[in-house]
Amino acid sequence: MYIKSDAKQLIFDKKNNNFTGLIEFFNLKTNDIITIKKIAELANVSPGTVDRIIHNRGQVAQENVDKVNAIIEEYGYKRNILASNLALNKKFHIAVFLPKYENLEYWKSQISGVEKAAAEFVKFGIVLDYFFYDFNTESFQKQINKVLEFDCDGLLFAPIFYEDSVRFLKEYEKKNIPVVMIDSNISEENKHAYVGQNAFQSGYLAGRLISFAVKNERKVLIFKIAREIESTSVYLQRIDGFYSYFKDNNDLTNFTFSEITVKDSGTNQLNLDMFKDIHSVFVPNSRAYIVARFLEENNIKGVRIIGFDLLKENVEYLNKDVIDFLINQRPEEQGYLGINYLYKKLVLKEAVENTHYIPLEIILKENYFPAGK
Amino acid sequence: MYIKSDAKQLIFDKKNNNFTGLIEFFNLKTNDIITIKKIAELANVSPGTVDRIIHNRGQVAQENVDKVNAIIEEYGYKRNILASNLALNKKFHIAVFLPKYENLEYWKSQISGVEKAAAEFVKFGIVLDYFFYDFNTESFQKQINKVLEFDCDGLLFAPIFYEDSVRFLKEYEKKNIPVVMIDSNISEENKHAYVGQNAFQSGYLAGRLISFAVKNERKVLIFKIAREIESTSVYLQRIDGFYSYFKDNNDLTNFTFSEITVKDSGTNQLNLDMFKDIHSVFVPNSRAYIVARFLEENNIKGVRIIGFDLLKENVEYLNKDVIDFLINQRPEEQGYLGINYLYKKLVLKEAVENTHYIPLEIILKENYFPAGK
DNA sequence: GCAAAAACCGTGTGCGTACACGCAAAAATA
DNA sequence: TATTTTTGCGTGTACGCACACGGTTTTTGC
Repeated sequence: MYIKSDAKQLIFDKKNNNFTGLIEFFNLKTNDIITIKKIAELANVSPGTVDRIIHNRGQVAQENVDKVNAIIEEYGYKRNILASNLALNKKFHIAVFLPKYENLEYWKSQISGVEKAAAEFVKFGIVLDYFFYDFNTESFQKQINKVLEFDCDGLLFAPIFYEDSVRFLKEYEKKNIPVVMIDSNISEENKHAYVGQNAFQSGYLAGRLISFAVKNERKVLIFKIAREIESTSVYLQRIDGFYSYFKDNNDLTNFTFSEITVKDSGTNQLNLDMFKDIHSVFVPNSRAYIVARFLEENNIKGVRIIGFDLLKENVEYLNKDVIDFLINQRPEEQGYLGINYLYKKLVLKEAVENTHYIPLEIILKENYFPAGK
Repeated sequence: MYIKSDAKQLIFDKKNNNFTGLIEFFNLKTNDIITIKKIAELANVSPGTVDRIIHNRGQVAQENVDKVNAIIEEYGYKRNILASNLALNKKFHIAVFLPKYENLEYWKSQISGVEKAAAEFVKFGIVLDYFFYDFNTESFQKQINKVLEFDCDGLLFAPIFYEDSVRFLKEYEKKNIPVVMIDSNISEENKHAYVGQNAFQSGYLAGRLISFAVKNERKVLIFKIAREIESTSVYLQRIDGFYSYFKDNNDLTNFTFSEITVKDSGTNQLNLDMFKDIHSVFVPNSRAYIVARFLEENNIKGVRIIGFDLLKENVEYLNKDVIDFLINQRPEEQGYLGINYLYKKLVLKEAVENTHYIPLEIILKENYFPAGK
């Protein structure tokens, strides 16, 4: 692409949908946009016929089909989204299948991103239908059936419970409706869309940050604070990635690792022995604040903590210098982009990249800015 | 906001443009969307009158104005963007006033974000008109006049040269056309829109990262590699923020600071004396790779380097562990969001937040992913 | 009190697409 | 050949909005 200055315009290539060259701007003033009506003229058929061809609605002679398609190809016809949707006058229903978010800050953010997108796209006919499930498999399974029954044009889905989700997805595929997953990805060979982080890599990064932060103090604790069932693969992939970092850097023997698992119910499950000689703690989910709180309450200092997600409590300890790093998953962006994907797919009928990895954002006290950033 | 599960919908509050509650989904099927025609009926006037009132085109009795406005308020009328733009059939011209980007990776990314947005919004009538300037004030001033003469609906602008930019902006304000600045912000009291980082804070963060990375090795070099004229305030703000970090943490005396300024023309301006006893180097612009290259060529190891921007050369040394941290400004996102702002303003006629700070993204080898991330 | 000017307002058409409807010609059946 | 069925295709209208045009009413000046 070559560039000259002054009031010029990059040429927009209608066929390939991008910019290729540069022309004087007034050349574009001439409205050379090709419409159905013009195609009809060129092909000596009526607009109705062109319409039928475009929508594969049949009832048109092959001769005309070929003629019109040739013209469409040649002139690079793109249907006018505005007029199209105006005429369609149709609502696109998206089923949103997520954990019930009361008291779950992370999922609250996801929803708020979803709603932001919804508010932005109502004008294009996007309508959301929510299906929430509690954090247990019974609730999840119950909702699965409702989602399967529900008639819609797209699905946004957080596959928290692995096995059930895989089964559900297999069943849902029969519908042949676009599906986006957020938070964690269980799609085989990229069959469905995904918006979220690369969990393995986020653990890997955590490993790097730990090894960076501690110099000659090399006792690392991996602290797993889980709910009843935390079968999410995210969790395991992060730990996997974490170890992999040290393996790749031939540091597995220079560091000492230990793992502890407790149930998520306050700090009363923790005790001082757990942290004896420990120099740094890796919490592979969003509950780093529990460790932080315990260490603070017991006045233990100098332990590096690294965790995930900008929950209020996590941020509190980040600001107090108790937690050193948080890796942000940008839940709001995930929710937004999930809906945005379906909008592009359904309304704009555009081709969209299937996988969108959210950057691994490292947050320290110094680059944490609430809300507006 | 309360939530129940199953096929429900969050209620969309048309007046305030967000979600407030939850209703059964089929309730929404009833098309209760208020249109100009319906308003006309309710007010006992013709659609034309309503139209005139909405567009403040005058020629309508005050009585009717009030009546119609009341109805608009009551029913929360929102004009249909699709129909509106379809009928308008207008092109929105945006002047894009940026440095010539040949051989400037950072600005190339900015443009590519701009073009991505342009490709996305052509269908809504967005058209870009480029004005490029070379990296000297003469070229800039020459282009200023062309931009001032040029008739358009919005301006995207990178104010590289501070004084000239301030003057230009003052002049441009007379046009009363929305302006977005990217990269650096010279807008007084938030008068114009801005997309970019908080430069001060990015320097502050760099300070933290340095103090984090070096333990008892506390000689810090601030390495300024500048072009002929590098009067950008960004540059100075970063250095300011950098020192501020140490000041705020009472570390100004624990660390030793030195500053060196060289012209940007390869490593031949550097010499070994510059790095004597130095433990870490802060490069407050995108040319950290010059320091990295010099240190590598001279086989000097163990010096921490922190810089800005994911230029190919920077990334190369990041991957070689010569550069430790890069703070990413996400130029592509800046360009995209700049145009996106004007799209929302011009096409959607929405109220948009004036300042959008790009997050201070810390990039290590382990969380650098080219392109798709 | 009348003409001219000004203020007010409704109608109609177009934007580009989608689709129902129905007519005509061709093909199939009697 | 007459009749039905199928296939092909054109017409017309709607989607919601913008705006030109021209008509009607009110105001102003003399």
